[in-house]
Amino acid sequence: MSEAPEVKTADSTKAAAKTAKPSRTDLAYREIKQRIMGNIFPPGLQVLEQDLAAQLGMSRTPVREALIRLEQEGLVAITPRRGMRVVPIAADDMREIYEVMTVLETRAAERLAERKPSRAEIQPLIDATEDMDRALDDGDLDAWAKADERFHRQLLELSGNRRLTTMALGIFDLAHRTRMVTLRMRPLPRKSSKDHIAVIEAILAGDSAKARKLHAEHRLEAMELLIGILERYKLATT
Amino acid sequence: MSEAPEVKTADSTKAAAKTAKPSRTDLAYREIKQRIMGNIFPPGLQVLEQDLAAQLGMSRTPVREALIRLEQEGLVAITPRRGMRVVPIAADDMREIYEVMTVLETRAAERLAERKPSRAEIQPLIDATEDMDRALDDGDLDAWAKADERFHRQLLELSGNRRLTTMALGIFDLAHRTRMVTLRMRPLPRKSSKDHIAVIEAILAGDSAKARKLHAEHRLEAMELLIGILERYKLATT
DNA sequence: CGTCGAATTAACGTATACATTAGATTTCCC
DNA sequence: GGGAAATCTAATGTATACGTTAATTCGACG
Repeated sequence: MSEAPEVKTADSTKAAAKTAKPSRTDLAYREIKQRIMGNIFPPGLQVLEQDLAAQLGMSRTPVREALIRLEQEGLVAITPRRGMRVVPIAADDMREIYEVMTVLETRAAERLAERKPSRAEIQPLIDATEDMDRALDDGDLDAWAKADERFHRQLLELSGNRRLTTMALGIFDLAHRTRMVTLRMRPLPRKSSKDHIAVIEAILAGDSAKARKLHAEHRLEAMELLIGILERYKLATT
Repeated sequence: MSEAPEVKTADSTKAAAKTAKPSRTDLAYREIKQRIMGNIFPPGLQVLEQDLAAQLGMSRTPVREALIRLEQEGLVAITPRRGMRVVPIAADDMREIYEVMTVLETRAAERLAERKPSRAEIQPLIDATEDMDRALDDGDLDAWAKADERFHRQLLELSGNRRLTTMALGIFDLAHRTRMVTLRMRPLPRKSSKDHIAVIEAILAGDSAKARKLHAEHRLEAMELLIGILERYKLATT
């Protein structure tokens, strides 16, 4: 039930404009996305544009524009007469999503290894991994999830290919809810940090083939675990 | 100069709704995209929302909504006071784009091989490849480009992962203009169809590792050729 | 009692209106 | 004549208005 309290969205677009006053469209985008990812708007929920506008204290226009963005990211579907609908993700969809995520992230790891980065450069990866262990020791699953996410996001950002990073982060967000929901239905993720360490070592060694292989396996395992839970508990719509 | 006369866009979204009357937003989206891909709106061109609306015979509202979609696809940038701008793509950007395209398409080939499809199933790939040869014999480069595109699109669609297909097609569109522009600046693409045949054979044999390797190499070569041209002719903005 | 159809309602798609504000222009001063 | 400030213009961002049309309700009929 309980989910990580704060949700960081990938925020691929200019919605993350620095200090310039954000437009209402941006505000709507961020707010709605946060509600979806934080499960305040659970999968399957339908909300009318007008209600949304009223809730956000603005007119329908910026709400619509935000919804178009969210629709393209795959988080909502706009259905003619019943407003936006938070898209439920079935096991099959999730498999597709994980597959794309895996292929992109794996390429990021490979690419990073090819670059033979300095230890300092990949320190964020090390930190995140250590935080994962610490969180597990503390029995704080939410903190673990956050640290794990941080590792994967950092890996992407270090890849050096912006387009790849943006796309992968977008997909990553789609899997967020499902990861959170299944977090407490799975055995303790002891192995994850070991996997991360192995990937980090391969990267440091500049062994791109190994980094690729290890990361692909890591993601594949995560996927199978997650899909297994979805199917077992028939969490058809997440 | 001359470009393939008809431009098929990936049309990832519901813009391609069957027979239902398309909304003005959809019409605007398609029309603008087509103009960009057909180079009627060349890279760097800026057009005001109002002008666009006037040109398309509709109000600004649907135009804006279409532009939001196009912005997210990476085809245009919306700049505060000067309307939409057709994004020019520098060599570095193109490298990133090709890399993502490669990784996604390669996974598609691998995936298809894993499925060990029947010959009938992959007949479209064979047909497209044969058309490429025929076009080359006829000296019809535009026809060649079309057949080549067909091969790559078909490959994605046969992959069986919709999400992957959609994303890859979206990226594919970004590279369209550049491919067309460089089409006549490069040596005759004799090797392409041979590469395709090799990939097809690996797929038929169910040798996914080989299919992956071959396809990755094929795309990598194409990228290097294309990037080379971009840099040599300083086609900074395409 | 159930089914089909007309009237009603309401949500959207689109157009229009309007305030805001970035750029451009002009004017004024040195 | 040159530069800076004030003014003006115009394009956007957002709100509002409105016609269309799908869903729903109600009623007539079988």
